[in-house]
Amino acid sequence: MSEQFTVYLPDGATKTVAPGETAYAVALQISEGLARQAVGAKVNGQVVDLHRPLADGDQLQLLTPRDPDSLEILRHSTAHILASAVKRLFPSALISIGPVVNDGVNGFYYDFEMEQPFTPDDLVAIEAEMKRVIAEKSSFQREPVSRDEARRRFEAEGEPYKLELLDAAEGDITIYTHGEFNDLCRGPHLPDTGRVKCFKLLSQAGAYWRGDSNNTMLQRIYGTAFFDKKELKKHLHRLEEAKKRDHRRLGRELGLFTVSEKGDLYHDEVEERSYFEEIGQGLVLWLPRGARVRETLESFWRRTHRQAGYEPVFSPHVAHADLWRISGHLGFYNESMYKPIAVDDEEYLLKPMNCPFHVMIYKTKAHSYRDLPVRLAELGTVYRYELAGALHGLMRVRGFTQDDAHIICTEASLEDELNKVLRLALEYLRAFGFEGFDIMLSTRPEKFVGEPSLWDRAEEALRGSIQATGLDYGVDEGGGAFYGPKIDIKIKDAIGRTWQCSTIQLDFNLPKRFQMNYTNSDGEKVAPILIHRAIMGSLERFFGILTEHYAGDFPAWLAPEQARILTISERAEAAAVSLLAECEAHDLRVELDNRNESLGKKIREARLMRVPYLFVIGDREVDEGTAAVRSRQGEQFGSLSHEDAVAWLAEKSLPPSLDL
RNA sequence: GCCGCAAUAGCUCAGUCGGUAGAGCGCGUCCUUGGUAAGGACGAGGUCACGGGUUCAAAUCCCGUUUGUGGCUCCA
Repeated sequence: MSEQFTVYLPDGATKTVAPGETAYAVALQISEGLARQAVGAKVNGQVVDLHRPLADGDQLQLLTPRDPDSLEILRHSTAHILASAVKRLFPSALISIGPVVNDGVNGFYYDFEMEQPFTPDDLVAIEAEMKRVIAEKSSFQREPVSRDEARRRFEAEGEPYKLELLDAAEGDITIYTHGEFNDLCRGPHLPDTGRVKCFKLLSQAGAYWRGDSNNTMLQRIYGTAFFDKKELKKHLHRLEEAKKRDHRRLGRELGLFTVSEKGDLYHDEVEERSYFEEIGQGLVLWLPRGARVRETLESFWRRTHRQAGYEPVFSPHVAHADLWRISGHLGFYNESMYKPIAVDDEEYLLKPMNCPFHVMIYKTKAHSYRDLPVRLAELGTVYRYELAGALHGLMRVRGFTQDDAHIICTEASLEDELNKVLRLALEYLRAFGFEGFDIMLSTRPEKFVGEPSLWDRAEEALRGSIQATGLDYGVDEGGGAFYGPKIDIKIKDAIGRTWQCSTIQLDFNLPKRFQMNYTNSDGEKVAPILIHRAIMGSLERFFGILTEHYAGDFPAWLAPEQARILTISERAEAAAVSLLAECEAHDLRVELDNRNESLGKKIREARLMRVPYLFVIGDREVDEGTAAVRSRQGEQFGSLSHEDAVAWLAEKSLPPSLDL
């Protein structure tokens, strides 16, 4: 009674296997090479081990290193190998959890409870031990067990974290074993440890058990793994590249900004304390060259927003505590606000957001449905008490400027407004060369304010506006804020990292709290809909992202210095000075290097400062009344008369125009 | 805020076993007047983050503080 199973391959082919046979057997049937290569299988859409028995009628896809799912299997298995190596070298280490991560790191980590944190030397030793585990080629054994059995085993091994995970685990319990190492794990894994060819441990850091700061601090090791040595190399190179692009480094080298520079001043013996010459954590100083970029960004922003029908406004940095009481910030945002400032007998607070001010601007007069929508825009500097450990260059600061705007509209015009906002946001971002977008729609959470029917209509309007762009999007069900649904846009930079910048949020709460209204066509006063939106998010952060995106090579329209005039000898000075004056008269950001240095040195320095264009003037050019034009990359544009050079640079420096 | 790591000249960094500091770049002066990524010489510049302790002696060892940094957390 040897009955046979039929399984279906992705190309529609069928294979016949005996009961109990595995995906591996099917791979062998197809070719030995495939069997050698296969790392796992997808059965009826679910990723499983290569050695999982098949059932009749299964849809089978063999996973080779080329499949994206394979990488996850590889990395997860490498995490297990890491854990087993750590247990060998540090028997007292307690294992906890070791998942694959795709966010930024592109690898995996494993958390351990350790008596001592790992040192860099430990990482080297662990890597060496991992190589031994790999050389052993132990097979990964999957073992379905009962909860009691699993409990008994991890109790015997003295692994409290595993017991805790067991309690939290849903569904069937499986244990994966390779060599002497057992781990509670859903799998799947590689056939054996020998399949891991190239991996690297990257870093070590503390991390709380289950991400809760009330729990024990565990020691986390990050690593990554690839099937192909070249891929690993490329990845490490990318990490290096990212380091080279680090905006903190470029910010210093290019003289763009500085964050909370500290200098020691003196120690006061009487007061018994030291005074530090510093601004304060997370506060940014824009240096002249960075400020020029910011100015350009700001005027670009103003121009596009006027064009898009926004009214620029300004609001103060502080406001009476009552305003924040009415807005509700004192209740739900208190932890992120700077402590109050005493003014007479009253309390004032530094603004963490601009919304209450824009609401107050709206409320300075009565509105009719005829004059909606009102679009108020402001580059508003806000202050938020971010945790000290979270601060990072310009990416996470405590004082930053939002490109904030609030649109107050009727429900009838909501969809139209959302379409416009989204279109503006995408056009604006594309102007900087951002092409990839991750769009996420977040819907009603469990705790919310407002009418469910309004939420539904609003979510539909948001969805409709995304669909109008033709771009893909994800939905974070229940991920909206309590006051309204939202759209977030993440941009992909030049090396593929994603950054969340733009957000479009509906607010059903503030209009109610501030009793905002307008008169509708029936003469009734009704509440408008409030849309919060930001495109760059924070100017500081956006500037940091741009710096890394361009790797410091700002396009000419943004560059702090669009061209530099280089003299070859003193004889060129007069001509250079006159060209400089002509450039400045045309509002071009141009500087003159007439130092007593060689041309080679001047070019080198101009390139290091990433000046897009160089105008070289020597005897020849003086005679001709020209300048020799080249780019920072070395492209030659020939000799242009001063007039032509200015016009040429002006054209190269034109800001992008948006199709709104 | 929590855990690890770090702090030496404006910048990047060296400094062995504890014996009061070095390099390159930058900066200043002078020479050189040059042709597309570094011309040469000389010089100035540091309470080794801050405070305390151990020691005959501390940049170095210990403790605390500050700041930075890698994570965690948070991110209306």
